[in-house]
Amino acid sequence: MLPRSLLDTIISEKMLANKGALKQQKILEAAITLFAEKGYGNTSTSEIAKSAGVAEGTIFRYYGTKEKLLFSMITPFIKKLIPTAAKDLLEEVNPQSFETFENFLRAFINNRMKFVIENKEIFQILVKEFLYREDFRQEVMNNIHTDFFNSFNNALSKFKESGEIACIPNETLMRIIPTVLIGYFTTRFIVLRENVDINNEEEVNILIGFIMNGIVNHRGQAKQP
Amino acid sequence: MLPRSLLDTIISEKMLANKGALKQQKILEAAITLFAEKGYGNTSTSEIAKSAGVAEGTIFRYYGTKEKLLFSMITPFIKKLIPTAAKDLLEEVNPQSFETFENFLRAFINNRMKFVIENKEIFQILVKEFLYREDFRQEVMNNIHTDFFNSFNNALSKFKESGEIACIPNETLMRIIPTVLIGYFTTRFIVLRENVDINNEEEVNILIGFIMNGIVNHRGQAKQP
Amino acid sequence: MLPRSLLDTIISEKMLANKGALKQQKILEAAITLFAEKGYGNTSTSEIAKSAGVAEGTIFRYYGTKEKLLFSMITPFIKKLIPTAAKDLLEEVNPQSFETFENFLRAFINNRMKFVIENKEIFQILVKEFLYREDFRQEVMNNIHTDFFNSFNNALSKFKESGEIACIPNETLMRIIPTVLIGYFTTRFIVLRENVDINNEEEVNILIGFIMNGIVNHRGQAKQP
Amino acid sequence: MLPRSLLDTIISEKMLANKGALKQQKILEAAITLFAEKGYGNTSTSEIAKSAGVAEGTIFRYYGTKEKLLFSMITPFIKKLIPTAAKDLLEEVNPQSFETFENFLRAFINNRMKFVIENKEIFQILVKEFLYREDFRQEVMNNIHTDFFNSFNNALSKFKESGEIACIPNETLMRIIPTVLIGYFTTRFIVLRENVDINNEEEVNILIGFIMNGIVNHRGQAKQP
DNA sequence: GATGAATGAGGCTTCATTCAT
DNA sequence: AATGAATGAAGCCTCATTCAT
Repeated sequence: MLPRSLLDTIISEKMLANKGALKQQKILEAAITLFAEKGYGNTSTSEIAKSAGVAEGTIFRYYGTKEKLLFSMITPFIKKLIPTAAKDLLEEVNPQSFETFENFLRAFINNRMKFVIENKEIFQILVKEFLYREDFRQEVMNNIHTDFFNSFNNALSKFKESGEIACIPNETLMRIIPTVLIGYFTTRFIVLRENVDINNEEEVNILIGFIMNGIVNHRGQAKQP
Repeated sequence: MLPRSLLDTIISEKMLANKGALKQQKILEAAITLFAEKGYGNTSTSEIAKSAGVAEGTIFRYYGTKEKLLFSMITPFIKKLIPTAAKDLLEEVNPQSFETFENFLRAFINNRMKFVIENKEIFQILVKEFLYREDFRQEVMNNIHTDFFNSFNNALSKFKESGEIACIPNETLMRIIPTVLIGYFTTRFIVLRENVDINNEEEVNILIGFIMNGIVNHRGQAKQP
Repeated sequence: MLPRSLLDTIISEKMLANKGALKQQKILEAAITLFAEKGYGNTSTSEIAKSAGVAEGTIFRYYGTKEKLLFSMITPFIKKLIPTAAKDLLEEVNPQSFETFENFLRAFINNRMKFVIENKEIFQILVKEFLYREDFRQEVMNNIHTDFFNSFNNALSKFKESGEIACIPNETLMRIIPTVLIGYFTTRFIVLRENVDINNEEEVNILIGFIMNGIVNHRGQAKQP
Repeated sequence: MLPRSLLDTIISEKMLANKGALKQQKILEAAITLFAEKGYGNTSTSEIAKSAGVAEGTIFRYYGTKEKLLFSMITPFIKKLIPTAAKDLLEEVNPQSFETFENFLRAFINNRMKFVIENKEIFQILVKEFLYREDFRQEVMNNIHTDFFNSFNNALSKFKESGEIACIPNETLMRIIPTVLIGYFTTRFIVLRENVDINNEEEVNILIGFIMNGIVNHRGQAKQP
């Protein structure tokens, strides 16, 4: 089955009966595109309306406020991005089912990267606004401190015991690993604006190699001249 | 000599022996605080004026434009942050004078972190606007592609030959290391808004350890039960 | 067909079957009156809004810019004033169809004076801004250098050959005659602010007599005592 | 003796004692140049101050108001332009001393044109502001209705009796002749911005020829083919 | 007398939001 | 349900004028 964009989910959740909710979807699509391209603050509701092919008033009929329109795409995204991750950790990417942390990490990154690529525009919006909005940060934090945290924590402990991971406090790892991942995604998708195809395997391997081994040469000595 | 905040420099450069230009400093301070807190786009000039205790017109007397006010803090910051870094690489933190890349990296990070901590708010502003402004990205890029790039490049090559660093293409390293550093600074100072004192040694060591060795346990096997 | 003020035309062109765009007309009327009275630069958009009984924002909804509002009345006026004149020279006031230059001139003046009187206020605005705005001068020049110029030129040559007009270079005539006409219109409608009805026949005859014969007594000698 | 610009007069009248009044002159000169070039409304007092090499406050010390600065150049100009003309009519250009109206008119035009050329910039300012300012128009009117009017009136009557001038009501002549003259000066010096040297004789002759004889061929018939 | 820093009223413009249709 | 005309608060900026030095 084809990967279904979060967009469909956002819409369909709100309107099972789905009467004339086509406009609502058009608005959301237009808003996502414009917010991602120009930023929330630099996009006017009239632009959104024009781009969506609806009247400006219609936006407010459905979303009440420009800000609520923003939240209507960000909140589901955050919920899917993180707690789904927690779920995935237990279902799709269950660390128990991996023999090495590296494999687990690879599965996890691939899983999440797929989601981010599928919803690249919303990810852009989130990152841009994240720095400005305490409420976004709260939303993210609220969604983290649950199963996800514990799952990840457990995985770390397990692989530390197995000797694969160095004796670095979980707390530190939990800060460094996400930082690297988010920094990586942000650099690629937002700063460098790369056109991402799915042919990332190489890139992901480098990233994972770095997280696992750093940059030190663990194999031997200097090159022989 | 005591570390002097960039703020003093920005101001004092403009007004050697300038009698009453106290207001200019008040404006700059207020603007930095507000921009860092709420973002450039969400801060009005009337707010800045009120917060600085001056008339709104006074802002424009000194800075001409709200945008020039922004640049008056960002441009010196970028110039100090990066090309000084290039200079530092050759003078203060010359890689030739370090026996290991790790030591060089430690010196470099400590040097830059000090500067960022001293100008934490301007760093916040830069990061926030960076995602929105092509001109900022250009400004940063323009200040990078000189000695700094080559210096860093040479350092990497040297330590790869010495066998300390793994055979990862310089290009990749040049992307991953800054990403990790910037991600780290950003997470600490902006997302987590830590109240940083300079007593970071521990934190820096962990960060460097991670960059060098990743998270893998290179010493031995699993903990003995 | 009744003479229709340019105002109606400007408006109606923009809104055939336009339900409620009454406000647009109100704005235009208010702006014309105020610009004519106080000049473009001394009239604020808030004044216009108040005078038109609309919110200030409504002006910008329709005209985008204060300057576009000005052009929305001036440009059609210039186009109607001059190239229509060129057309009139060939159609309504075709010099070929007049036996004397005097008759042609009379027809021409009557035709143009009617138009100016009907749009007295816009004429005032144009004259006032003409001295300040290179773009207005260009606009006028651009509309002149076509058929009109040639038509007028041909008429002059023809009547010079017929012996009616003195051997004054066309170039000189083309400068003096418009100068006199514009000076005359300006003096009457702007400096003296006469309340002009259309009953000008006498005045026009004097003006034409002056242009044709100057002030010299060509008939005979001094009055006999 | 060289013709003395009105500027000197304006200044010297105000400060016979002339202490430090150099600045006042500098201000006036700068203001005249700038007002003529860009218009009163588009010239800021700070520009004037900079161009005059004085502090902005100094302008207000001497002239109290930007508007008073404007009047300080316009009022003397009007007084010199018109009532002096009345005086000149009786002294320098006394119509009694001319045998023909044409000669009188030539002397009058040359006399006034010299004055206007000498004070071209103030003339520009006057014309531009004239259309905007009821007070300017009043000032002009107030200075006309005295000796000047009567002098000119008498001259016209005299030459009408002598048979040189046609039987056109004085009132009409008094309107048409100034209109032509002002229109002519304005067109040359402001609209066309000609660089006027004193070699105008030809031009003045054409103008006078036109005023006297119009454009009709009074000598003979059509050109013989 | 002279300065120029400081002011604040007022100008143009944008845009989220409302509401009659 | 949908529209889009209308609003008016708020933003950035200019500039004549004041006043302490």
